[in-house]
Amino acid sequence: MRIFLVEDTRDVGEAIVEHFARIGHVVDWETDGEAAAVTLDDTIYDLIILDVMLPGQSGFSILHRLRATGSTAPVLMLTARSEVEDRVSALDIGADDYLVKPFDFRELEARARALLRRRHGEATDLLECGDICIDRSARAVRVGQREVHLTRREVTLLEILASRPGRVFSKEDLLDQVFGFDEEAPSFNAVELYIGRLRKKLHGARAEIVTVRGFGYQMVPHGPS
Amino acid sequence: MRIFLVEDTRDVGEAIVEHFARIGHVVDWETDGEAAAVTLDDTIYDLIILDVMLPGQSGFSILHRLRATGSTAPVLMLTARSEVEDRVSALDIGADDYLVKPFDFRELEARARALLRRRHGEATDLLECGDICIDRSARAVRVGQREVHLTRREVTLLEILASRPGRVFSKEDLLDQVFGFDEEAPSFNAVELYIGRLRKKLHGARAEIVTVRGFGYQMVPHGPS
DNA sequence: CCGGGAGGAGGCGCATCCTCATCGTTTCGT
DNA sequence: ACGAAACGATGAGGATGCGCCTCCTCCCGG
Repeated sequence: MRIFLVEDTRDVGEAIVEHFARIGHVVDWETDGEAAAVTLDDTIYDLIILDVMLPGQSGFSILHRLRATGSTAPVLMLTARSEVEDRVSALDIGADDYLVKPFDFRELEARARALLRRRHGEATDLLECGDICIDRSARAVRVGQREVHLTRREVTLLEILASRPGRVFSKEDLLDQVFGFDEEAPSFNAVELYIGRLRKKLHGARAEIVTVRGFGYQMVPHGPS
Repeated sequence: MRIFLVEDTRDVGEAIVEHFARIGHVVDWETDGEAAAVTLDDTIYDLIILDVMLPGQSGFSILHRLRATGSTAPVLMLTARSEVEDRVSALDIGADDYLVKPFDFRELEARARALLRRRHGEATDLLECGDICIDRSARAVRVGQREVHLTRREVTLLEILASRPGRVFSKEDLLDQVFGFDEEAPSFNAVELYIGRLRKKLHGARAEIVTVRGFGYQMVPHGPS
């Protein structure tokens, strides 16, 4: 992991660098606030450890600038002052944690671990078939770049078909999945109706709903032509 | 946001519940360690605040069990002991932060905010969508330069919607997040009502709440027009 | 005692759903 | 090869569920 340390006290800085190096991290160390801000403009780190009192620019100011540019990198502040107001404002500007000097090294290490561990990306659940793209969480469907408005049943049906392209679903399967079993299900004709609407709305896409006469329907993606 | 509090001291518990309720969060409060562990087995929270000293089961033990089941929910430990060893081991078991009693309420609130924020991958307390700007710590909302007065529930609802623009939230989702599960929740009608009020108050903003019939609501930012 | 927030009741209007009826198409039997 | 029957596509229109809005009540804090 890449760690960026901004700390003007020599002893403390050296100790931290050495400590993290020993457990396998890469630490870039900067002593000047101004220079640190510049480095942060174009380098991405997994963790930033920031002293508040600095020559050039305060830690608060660096943090502020960092967040203003949209960075979400975890930041751990080091502060000598222990007043509640300072600590609160550090957290509110966007620090993820802070530590009051003097601190125990084991504690710094533990907190750093907690922050590094916490990095996790968010999985998007997109379902794609040909150039049809279904965003399940937004209940939105796109064909290429074009947004297509689908109703609830339409999306549900498309979702089922697109989840297993090539697989043939009987009308009964589809009815069962779109409506519950218990419910008084509508006629097969309803399925045909929705298939029709979907075909119309998805016209021109690089995938289509193919009728398998006597069996049901299937999604078939294909190249442009 | 949904918060789970495990704390056996009556005064402290009541104070925390009330405090967070005032700023629009839902707090479920449990005094017994054993019971808390059971609740956590099948309920998901945005934040868990955990006292170390508890009847039934210690906070450490609850945390351990929680992490063993794969939960990544943010956990804030409350401890009377301030020895470094304890604090370090709390963090290593998987706590995200801790606070030593007695603590300042503003600090608890700030730390809780930081954890809740981080859970959603955001770095700042400012939440923006189109030209709507929500200051979570101040519970204030601006549209462009104009200050808009929103009630507690309104802010909470807007916060949820704006935190994931484009994502569709069902009325049930929204009810669950604004109120707890166990509480006697109001009807879906309430959600529609608040949506209506929000729309009125946010009129003219470069983002709007769109109805996705049959599914729920979503925030959609858009350019001026 | 008053003002504002919360939320229930119920009516209105429309998008969505589904049935019915009709028309086109494929697949057979002869 | 021809016609009939089964199957699927499509269009029209009625029913209704869903969402929105307008009162109105209750409750809490000042």
